[in-house]
Amino acid sequence: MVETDLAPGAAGIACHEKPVKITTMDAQTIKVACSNCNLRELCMPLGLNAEQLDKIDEIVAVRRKVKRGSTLFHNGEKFTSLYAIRTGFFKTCVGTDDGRDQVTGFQMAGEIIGLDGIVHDHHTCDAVALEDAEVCVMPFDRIEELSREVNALQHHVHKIMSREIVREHGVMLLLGSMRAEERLAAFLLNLVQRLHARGFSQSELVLRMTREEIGSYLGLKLETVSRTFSKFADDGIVEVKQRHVRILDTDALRKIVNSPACH
Amino acid sequence: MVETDLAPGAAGIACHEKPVKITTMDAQTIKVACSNCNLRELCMPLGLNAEQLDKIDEIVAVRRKVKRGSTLFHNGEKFTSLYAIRTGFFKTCVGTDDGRDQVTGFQMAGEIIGLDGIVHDHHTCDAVALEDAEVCVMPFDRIEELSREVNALQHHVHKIMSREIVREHGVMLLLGSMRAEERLAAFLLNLVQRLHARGFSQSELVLRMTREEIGSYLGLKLETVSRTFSKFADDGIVEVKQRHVRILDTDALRKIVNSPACH
DNA sequence: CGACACCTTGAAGAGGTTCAAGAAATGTGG
DNA sequence: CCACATTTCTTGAACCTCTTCAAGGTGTCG
Repeated sequence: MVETDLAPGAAGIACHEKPVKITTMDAQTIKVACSNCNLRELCMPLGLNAEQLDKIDEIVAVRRKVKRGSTLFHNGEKFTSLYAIRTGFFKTCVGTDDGRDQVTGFQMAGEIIGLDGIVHDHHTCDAVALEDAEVCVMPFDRIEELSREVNALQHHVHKIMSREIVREHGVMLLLGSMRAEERLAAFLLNLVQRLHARGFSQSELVLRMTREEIGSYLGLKLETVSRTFSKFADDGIVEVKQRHVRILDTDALRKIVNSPACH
Repeated sequence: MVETDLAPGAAGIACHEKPVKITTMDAQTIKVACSNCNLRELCMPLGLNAEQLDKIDEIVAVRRKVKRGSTLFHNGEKFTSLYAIRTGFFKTCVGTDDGRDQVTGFQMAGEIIGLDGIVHDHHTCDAVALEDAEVCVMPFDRIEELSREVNALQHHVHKIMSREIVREHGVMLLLGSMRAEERLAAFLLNLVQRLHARGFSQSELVLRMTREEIGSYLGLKLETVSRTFSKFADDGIVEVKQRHVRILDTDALRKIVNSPACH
């Protein structure tokens, strides 16, 4: 609902396997090679020949580890690269002058972050790791260079950006017209759906973010998020134990999202 | 605040002058040529040489007129082209199964619509003309083809998409964390700012949309929009006569947007 | 000029927020 | 490994903003 399905070969661009340790480099950044990454199907265009794959291999400059709680990039920082998430979980958020901030998305393995930086050559949001993470660093000038040669890559980049635009349309719909229960139901359905596409359970998940972060994303206060979780639990729709959530009745969640605003 | 400044040469791609009438074609679609369009500075990459300009000239297949109230494209329709608005005013909106819909943006001359269609090769929203309009039709495969040859065009396309992503971040912030007065103030400031960049007044504007459409965009009911306009008028911040709005105190509007949630 | 769409305003009501307190989990340092 | 500090989560009660429902006014177009 909120975010589109993860079509195969759709989420990212390139993710690299076979790490090659280079002792003289910063321990945070490790040079890598890529073409047999286990996330490849998640994040590369399909149907490439060997030569094209080799070229795309060259996109990823390095991998970088990001500790839980620290930022991959932050508002105002010079834009140089897009990042493909290999492992871990991120949030992105924008802030106002007066201290408010708004979580604009949660990103997981195989997804791409950093697109916001292209327009002004500087990032306009923060990307914060919600758990220890590792990303593939893809210098954007390399991406542009290569996508002039490999048509499939060019189109893939366009699709990634378009997908993000469509995802945000969904969030606007959620924020603009749904009530608390609908928002949380849509949020949960979206999360399990994306996790399921990565081989995790359809019904069980561990939230990587706090109630406050969920609230920020959904335009609600953390107390409302907590209360809504409790209501879902009372209704037998989910089991909630802190950040562990088990969905008992997926259809009930779907009905909540699609209910024609009954009141 | 909500939408970024209109950097010169940033909004669109190509807009064509010198219409060439072709009598055998649909009256709605007119073949055109382009390079001296008066909107060029708004919507083309800068610093191109003559040869490159000629190439970009070839992007625009036709112009198309869209009558007030009719759609340029609609949800589910096959995606083929991006559209540069030459004249007129559009809204884009997404809908749910259960009949709700959400205005995701208002677009004016020099801006590009249709980016949502790239991911799934079909549009996922409606684009409706709020007044008689004319757009330049730019087949997307031509854009991809040419942007492989003209680096500036390639980067320009990326910037347009990134700009849209950043704009939507702003809307999410608005919907997720602002109260009614803040939302309307931000909306008005954004509109005049964009109109001003097109040579219109900084303080006077004619709303092309209804209260209900404003409300949908801002996540408010039309009554709330109306009441908030009245409150601004009472406070001497604006003069409102139906769709004619005169801003008397821009700073007051700015303060409302940036007020640290005082209550 | 009448029909229709759009806008304004009032009053009552609901959903979500705010404030507050306490419980549960997590992390830290001894 | 345990005790303590800190963060996170839950729940209650009062309050407030925005919505809902309703009526009447204004503008526009055939």
